[in-house]
Amino acid sequence: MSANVVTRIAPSPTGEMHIGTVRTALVNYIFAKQNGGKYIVRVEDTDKERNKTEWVDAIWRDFEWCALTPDATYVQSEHIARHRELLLKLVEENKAYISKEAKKDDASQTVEVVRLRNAGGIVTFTDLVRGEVSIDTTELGDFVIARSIDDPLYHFAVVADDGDAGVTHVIRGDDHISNTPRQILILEALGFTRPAYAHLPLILAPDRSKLSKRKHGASLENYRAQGFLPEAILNYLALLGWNPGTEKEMFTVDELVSEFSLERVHTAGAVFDIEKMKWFNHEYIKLLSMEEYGARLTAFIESRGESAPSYMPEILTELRNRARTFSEAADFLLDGEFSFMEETIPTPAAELLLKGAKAEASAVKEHLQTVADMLANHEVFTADSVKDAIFAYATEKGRASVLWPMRVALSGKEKSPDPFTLAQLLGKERTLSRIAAALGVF
RNA sequence: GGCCCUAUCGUCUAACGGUUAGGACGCCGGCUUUUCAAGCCGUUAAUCGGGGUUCGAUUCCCCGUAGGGUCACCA
Repeated sequence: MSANVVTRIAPSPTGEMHIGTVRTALVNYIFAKQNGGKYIVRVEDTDKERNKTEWVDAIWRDFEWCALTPDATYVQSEHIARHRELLLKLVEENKAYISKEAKKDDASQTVEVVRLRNAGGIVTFTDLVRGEVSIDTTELGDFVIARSIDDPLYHFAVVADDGDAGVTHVIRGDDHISNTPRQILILEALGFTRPAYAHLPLILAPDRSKLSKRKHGASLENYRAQGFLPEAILNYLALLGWNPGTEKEMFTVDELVSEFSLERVHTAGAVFDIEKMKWFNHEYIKLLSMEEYGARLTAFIESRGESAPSYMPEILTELRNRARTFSEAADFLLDGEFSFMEETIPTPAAELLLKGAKAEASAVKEHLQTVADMLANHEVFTADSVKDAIFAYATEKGRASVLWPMRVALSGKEKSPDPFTLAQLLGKERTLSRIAAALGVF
């Protein structure tokens, strides 16, 4: 493959970034890197009505967040003079013409739109993922390419900018496949070299319709807010419509650069499954060091305008095991799942202490007393050492009848980590005082 | 509706025309420190239908069916 490959992703700044845009960007990025080429981010802001500068900023921020760093960036509206020049050239060459007609949404006004002369006929192009595609352009007629000589429409701007930027590979979503012939028509009129095309299968909602930001919350921002790691998102996205042909599923972007191939990309759409993305996220979270995990979780919680409880560092391992996303972790923390870490807890009711113990109150009381006695002489409070101290006794008396009340006494809760972990987390003093308090309810 | 595209477990997917149709997520079940989670182990589960071609079709062809995309003075 030639070394002058140029790819691009061209989002429009009309709202949060669609997850499908991220996938397309990823593939463009990978393809450029594979060929030692250049990957461009171009903001398509020709629709003055819908664009907002805040969304332009969001585009830069989003790509930075997921480390899809462009080799070049620009904003399409900066090219307006060039677009005008090219439009004029087409008109001069009689390949396009200015047409005075009634405004489409307001028949009382007339406008001068620019239409491309289209002879019609079949346009055939080779798609890197689906092979040869032929589409009849006859019924397109002389389609509009600009609202006015100063106001180009999407199709024209795309072709002009791709041509000027030397884009060699147009990799985009399947929904553009029927746009391709008309862009080829414009491109030929302009005399640009035709790029290679690759149309990626769409990402679908569970009902197999096009995944939508509004209906399905399918924006990158939304997944970030749910506490997904960019590595996990990218890895999951790469596997939608592509697989390596092996059973490998975990891929860094660098690994994708060496293993991804457009030839293995599917033609059928793929349903987006957030459960599987959560699984990926958990895998990536488990790869983080505890320091890194703690730092990122703290940042996440603060980004929500809340603050992490002081005991968070002590329960990081538990949190990391339990929560697949930062959002889940934050919920555990903030909803009191780990409230047993507070300095004091309400003494659990006798009913709860007995609930899972499958034993009489008198027996439970005796077991708690014995555990307290054993632990009173125990110095090293790690989960393992506490287990060693108690386990033989628990096994002898019935684990449920010893371990359940112990766990409830320490946590005050029906659900919690196991009693040995609790003892370690709480330390000797609090462990003993909580057992003593529980003993008091009988 | 026209044009285009697609069709393997619920989902993502594997399978030179010959496999007990494989894996992953989820579900369900079991195990562990008889709670919850995590972890480990295991089970369930699929070639849309009908015709061809072939000794043999998930795989090739045709027709249905179903789904999707697109038909802007949006991008």
